[in-house]
Amino acid sequence: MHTVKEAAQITGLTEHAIRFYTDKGLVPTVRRSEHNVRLFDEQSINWLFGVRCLKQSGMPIEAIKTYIDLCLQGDPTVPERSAMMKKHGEEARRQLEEAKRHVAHLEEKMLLYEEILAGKTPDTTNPATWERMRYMHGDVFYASTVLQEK
Amino acid sequence: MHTVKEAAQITGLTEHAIRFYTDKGLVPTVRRSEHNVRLFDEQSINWLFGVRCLKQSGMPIEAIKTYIDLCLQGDPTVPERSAMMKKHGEEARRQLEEAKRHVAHLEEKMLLYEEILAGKTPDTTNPATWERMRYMHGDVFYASTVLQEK
DNA sequence: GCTTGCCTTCGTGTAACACGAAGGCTTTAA
DNA sequence: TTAAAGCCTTCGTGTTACACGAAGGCAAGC
Repeated sequence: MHTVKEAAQITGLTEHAIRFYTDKGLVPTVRRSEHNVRLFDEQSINWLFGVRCLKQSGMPIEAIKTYIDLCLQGDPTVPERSAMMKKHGEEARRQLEEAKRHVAHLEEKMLLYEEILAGKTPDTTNPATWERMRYMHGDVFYASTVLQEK
Repeated sequence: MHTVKEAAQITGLTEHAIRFYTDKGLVPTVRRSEHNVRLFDEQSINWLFGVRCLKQSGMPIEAIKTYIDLCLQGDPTVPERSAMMKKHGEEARRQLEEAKRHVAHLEEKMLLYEEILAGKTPDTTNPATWERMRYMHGDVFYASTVLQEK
């Protein structure tokens, strides 16, 4: 049995957030001690992980609440729950693809900066490089004397 | 030259967001027509893409503003800018890893639901499966008669 | 008996917009 | 020529998912 503090350490959520979630009914298995202290067993911890996953992958709290309420109703709601997870899974995959693109973009930018710091002048004779710099990393060279005009 | 509406279509941002960004100075190359209409050239569109990338990968607007102001100051700020992108790149990679885990988690959940809908009972004699269900997908089977006790 | 840790409610603040209203200027089409 | 469409502004309110602090209370350990 874990307290809020421990649950926070385990899940990486804040105590505030955990109280917030339990109060909203997102952790149906949480219990209280005789002195009103929230007690999380392993199952509750796992609900927390589930909520964290859904939330961090972009599902609004209200939708998470809806999903959890469906879970509590048992088998008859399986089709609906399945549909929800399928839909949200697609959304999460879209976000993952975006995230990959963002990381790639940032990595290119970092490489350019590293080269400049290393004293290298980017190879502007390579049209591909030139295009990339001009169109994707104009910020790196904005107001720059490293890359002379033309 | 593009209007706000066109810029919105090109970048996938809303007109509201674009006005918000330009007003905050996040698109330094944007100009106004003689009648005060925002005009975006290709470079401005690319600033927008850059801002979008930074924002969507979790950088707060204020930090983006700081970065852009450094860009405007030219070469002397290259080390600082480089450091910022390096740090934020790491953050973005962390988020990417998390996103991967979330997608994997959701995919497992979806598979379980699909199997239930297909009439399959999960193989609880396999301890690994059992553990996964019990500890990672308790929600799927909460209040379920599909998976009998024990 | 004091500190520590948990609880509660209250109230305010935050980010990054969303949305609508009101009012004003232009350009274009009927 | 007048009406509609598209851009602009400022104003004001609403939203989400908490963060943070304060005040007050109960319970356990030293």
